[in-house]
Amino acid sequence: MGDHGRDRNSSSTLHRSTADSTETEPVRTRWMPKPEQILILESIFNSGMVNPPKEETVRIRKLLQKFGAVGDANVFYWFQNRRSRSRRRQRQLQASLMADPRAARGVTQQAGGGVLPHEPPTSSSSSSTSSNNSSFPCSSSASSSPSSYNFVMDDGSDDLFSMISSQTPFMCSSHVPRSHRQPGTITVFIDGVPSEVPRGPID
Amino acid sequence: MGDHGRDRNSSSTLHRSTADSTETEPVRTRWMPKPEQILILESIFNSGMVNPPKEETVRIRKLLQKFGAVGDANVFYWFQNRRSRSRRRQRQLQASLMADPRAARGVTQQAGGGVLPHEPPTSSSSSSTSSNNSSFPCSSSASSSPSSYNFVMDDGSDDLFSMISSQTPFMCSSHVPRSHRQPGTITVFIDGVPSEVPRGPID
DNA sequence: TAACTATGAATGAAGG
DNA sequence: CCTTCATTCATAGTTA
Repeated sequence: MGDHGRDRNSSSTLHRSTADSTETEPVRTRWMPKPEQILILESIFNSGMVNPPKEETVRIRKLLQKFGAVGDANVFYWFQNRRSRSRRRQRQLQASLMADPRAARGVTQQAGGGVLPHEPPTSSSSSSTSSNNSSFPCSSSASSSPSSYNFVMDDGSDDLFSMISSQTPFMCSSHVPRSHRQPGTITVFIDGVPSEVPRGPID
Repeated sequence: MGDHGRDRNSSSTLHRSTADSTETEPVRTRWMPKPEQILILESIFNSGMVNPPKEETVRIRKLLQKFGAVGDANVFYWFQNRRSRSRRRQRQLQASLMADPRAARGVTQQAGGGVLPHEPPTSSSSSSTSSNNSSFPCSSSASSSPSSYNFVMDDGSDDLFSMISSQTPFMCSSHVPRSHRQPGTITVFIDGVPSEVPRGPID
């Protein structure tokens, strides 16, 4: 990739360990989704759209872009990782419980993965055998159940967040960065829609 | 799919941590190509052979095998993924440029359109619709340059890492010095012995 | 300071 | 060829 973390005025959390002036390399800063972006992504994911098609990915990206630089690939990777990790956690948890119900904690995982703490309510609706096609009823001619994701936004439309609020009561605070789990979170309203954000810049 | 014999490669980089007591399972370790192998593969790919036929795949595999266990399927998959990714990157790159024409100054620009990894000069390959591939730009200068990379190793030897040590930052991008480029033949020097991978009469 | 965790990004392997 | 899953690498951020 090499360009998402475009540090223009994002400011949020862009502190290079060595803020040297000697820019010998591009220093690929990876995309750091902002709380609002994470909220949106989580909402979409928890809405059931765990594997958005390309079209939706672009739309989601455009939506997220209003809160910070982000690319299609970032969105794509986010969903990919989300799905993967959710499944893995589920599997690990099951394996742990099955292996030894007494010591269902502290699975001696080999290096690289680490132990998975807890499992967020992914609502594993795997069902089916094992080759679930995921991706829920892809839009298309859904004439009667717009309860899915119907965020209306255009290229320049500013009323985002029209989705999130019009559907789920905000999933279960899945896992937002620890920093944001503090009780001092502030809820800001964007276009009339509440969105939880951290206590602002750490001052 | 079953066109290529997917033989299960033995084990290349088996890193069994603590698995002695409970023999869990074979633990499918995926092939982890070594830098040298990647260099060879990249060289071949950049030489123009983006879709080697089975015969060549076998040859390449034998070549790579000098540096570690590898199967034909691995080579096959590698080329397939390589091609796919290259194409995707190219598409995204184009989309990005189209979406954000501002990207004419700094290399670190972009944020909207596409966001995908870097794309080495894949060049060539273009067109060919879908059946014809492996087309060489036979316009090679073909100047026998001094040894490009000399690997010091034998079938059972494990002391390698002599190549690339010259100056090439190897990997990260396709910076393979086009030296031994014979018209219609790819030559890779290993231990001073040139391994030619002629273009098989495919298509 | 180093070690660990969470997670973005990359890639091998398959499926279709 | 394209999409998707699984595993691995790399790194920002936190913790001891």
